[in-house]
Amino acid sequence: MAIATPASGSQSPRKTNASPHDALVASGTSERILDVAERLVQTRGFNGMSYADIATELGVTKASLHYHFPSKADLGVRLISRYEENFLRELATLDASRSDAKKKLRGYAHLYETVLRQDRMCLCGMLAAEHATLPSEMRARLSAFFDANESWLVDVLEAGRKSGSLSFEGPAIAKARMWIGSLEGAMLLARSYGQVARFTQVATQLLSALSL
Amino acid sequence: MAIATPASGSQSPRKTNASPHDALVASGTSERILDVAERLVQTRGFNGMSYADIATELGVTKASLHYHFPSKADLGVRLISRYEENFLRELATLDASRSDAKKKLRGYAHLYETVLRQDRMCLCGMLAAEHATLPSEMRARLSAFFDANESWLVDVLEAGRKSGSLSFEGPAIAKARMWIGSLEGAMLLARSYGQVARFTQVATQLLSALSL
DNA sequence: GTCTATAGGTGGATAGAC
DNA sequence: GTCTATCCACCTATAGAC
Repeated sequence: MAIATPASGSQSPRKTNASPHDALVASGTSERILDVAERLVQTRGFNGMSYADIATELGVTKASLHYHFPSKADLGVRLISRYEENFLRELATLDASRSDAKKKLRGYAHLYETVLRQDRMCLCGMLAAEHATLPSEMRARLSAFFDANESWLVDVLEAGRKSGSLSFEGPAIAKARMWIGSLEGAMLLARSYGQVARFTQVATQLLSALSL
Repeated sequence: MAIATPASGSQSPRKTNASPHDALVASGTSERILDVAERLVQTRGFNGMSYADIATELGVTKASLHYHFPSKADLGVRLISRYEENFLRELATLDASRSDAKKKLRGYAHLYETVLRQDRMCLCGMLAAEHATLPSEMRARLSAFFDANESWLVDVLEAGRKSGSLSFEGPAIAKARMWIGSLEGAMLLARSYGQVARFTQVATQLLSALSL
């Protein structure tokens, strides 16, 4: 349910992910670093967060962090990749539920809401704001994340319109972009007010705009 | 038309604004500093921009900047205040035009678009992302900006509904928040893709949702 | 009002011991 | 893998000459 939350997804030692210099040993430490870094970026931004912040929270030294993520750009790229993986996994779960389109969209908005309830901004929404200052490798990953969101939404919207469970005019991609932009923006504002309701109000309106 | 653009509003020497330590002499330098700082914050964020950046662009020293704005928080607060003043001035102009509600809303969206076309994010949208790292004086000003936007939109929306030129269900304040959130978010995404069309598509959809 | 000079802190990053 | 120690660039900010 939650997205890349320390308490949720993926921390116990596994051999699935390549981490320290692409060796096949994922120490678990890398994941803990990513967990903390992720939260810090979501709340303070990539520029508003430092190796020192992460190190202090984890009780290790900065040098240790550099062992796992030599440069901050490396860390940033892995943050986005992991976030996208987790997000796409959630979307796949929604697909597997075989709900109707409207329910899937509700679920989609709920993913954002879960992040917001942790007083966090969407990782990629935050990074989009800092876009101009990011290493180019991060920028590329960022677009990939939004492209993936867009294409998932397009599929759901078109299927919903075809089946008659959704009603809207114009190309699905326009609606998809409207959804992403509006949810990200609503999240941004809701968080700066500390009022989740400001987000849910927008999500509700987006949904009801697709009803007959 | 443009919002707080160096080329537009307000730079020639005047006695209206208090600037250096609230003396009654506005050197013009303060405004030039604000012009550069504003653009840098809009493109790189408050944390992504420094006194050194501004100084270099203006060909002065950092010490000179500190004379006009002793601390970065001072600079930030004045940036928001000026931005809000200029923005509200544009809204007043829209009001004075005595257009119908729909035209006013179109004008409202156009204000955002003008900023976006300069490859900038809305100053306050950018700062909203950095909210958690901002000095508290800046946070307060930030809310004031969005509150003012909200109340202007509420007035326009209610007048439009009463006159029959707009059609929507539910409280005007919900629609107002939807507008702000969606425009800010669409701007955020459009800018990170460098595609203004991503913004105008959303603005168009927001408008047509208010038609019969 | 603007400069030089500098203080004091923190940023990311590396070398080398353990 | 994690540590200590350190480098150097950059940050905000101030003192004091001009």
